[in-house]
Amino acid sequence: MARTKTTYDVFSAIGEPKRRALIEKLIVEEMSVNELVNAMQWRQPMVSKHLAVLKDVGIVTERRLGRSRIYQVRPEKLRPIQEWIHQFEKYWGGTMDQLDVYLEDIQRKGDRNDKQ
Amino acid sequence: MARTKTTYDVFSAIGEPKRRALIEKLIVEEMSVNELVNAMQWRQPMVSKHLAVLKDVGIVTERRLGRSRIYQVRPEKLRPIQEWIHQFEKYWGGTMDQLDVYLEDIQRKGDRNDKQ
DNA sequence: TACATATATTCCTATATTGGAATATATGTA
DNA sequence: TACATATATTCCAATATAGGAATATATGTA
Repeated sequence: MARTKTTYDVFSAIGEPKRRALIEKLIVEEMSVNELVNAMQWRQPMVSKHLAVLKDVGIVTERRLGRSRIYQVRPEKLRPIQEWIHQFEKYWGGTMDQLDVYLEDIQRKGDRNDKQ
Repeated sequence: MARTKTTYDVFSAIGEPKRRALIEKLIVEEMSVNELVNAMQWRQPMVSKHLAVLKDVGIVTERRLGRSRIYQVRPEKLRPIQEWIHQFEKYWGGTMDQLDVYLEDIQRKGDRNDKQ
C-alpha cells in the first residue's frame, strides 16, 4: 500500500509546508493565482496544483472574476485540527498543573513497573 | 522531487491517520509495543514503524523495561500545531464576531473588484 | 475572428512512503 | 548455553506524490 493521499483529509493536506504557506497568505486576504505566483515566487503550475489539493479538502474555495480565479480560505475547515489538538492541551499546562501531571506520571509508571 | 518526508516535521508526521491513532492511545497511558499491537490490532512491524516516525520527530520517547520498550507521548511537541492553528481561530468566532468577519469580507471583495 | 492572458492539466522523472513477510537483534529465563 | 519473547530492520511491491516542461482550456479584448 502507498502513502495516505494528500486529499485524504485536512491533516494530510496541511502536511506539506508549501500548502501551509499558501493558507497563511490567503487568510490575510483572498488572492488570484497570479497574485499568489508573485507573492510566493513559485511557478504557476505549482501554485495551481497545491491549490487544487486545498480545494479538494475544502480548505479553500474559488470564484471566478474575469479571467482570474480568486481563492479564499475557509478557516472553519481547520477546526478538526484544533479539536484534535485540544485533547492534548491539558498536558502542557492547561487545566492540569505541573504537580498533577507529575503525580499522574508517577502513577502510570508505578502501575507499569508493578505489572512487569 | 518527491513528497515531503514524514519525518520532516510534526505536521508531516501526523498526516498519517494511524499515527494519530497511536498518539491518542499513548496520551492516555504509556504502553509497550506489544500492548499497542493488542490494543490496535495491527501487526507488530507496522506498530514499530509508525512509532519510529513519531520518535524521529520527538512526539514519543521510548525507554526500555526488560525486553519491552515503553513508549510515551511528549504532548508539548504538538504545540507548534496548536500555535499554527491559533492564527485562524479568530476567523471562526473567537474575538471577531460574525459581523466583523462579514464586514472585512465585504471590504476585501470590494478592494478586489475595484482593482479589476 | 484572431490574439493575449490567466489558469488548469498532462506527461515525465525521482523519490518516499505503507504494508507484508521474513529476518535480525536484544534480552530474559531454564 | 539453548530457547523463548519482544522489538526492530530489511527486502519487496504498489502507489502517490512534487516539481518541471509543455500543452490545453477558458475568457477577455482588439
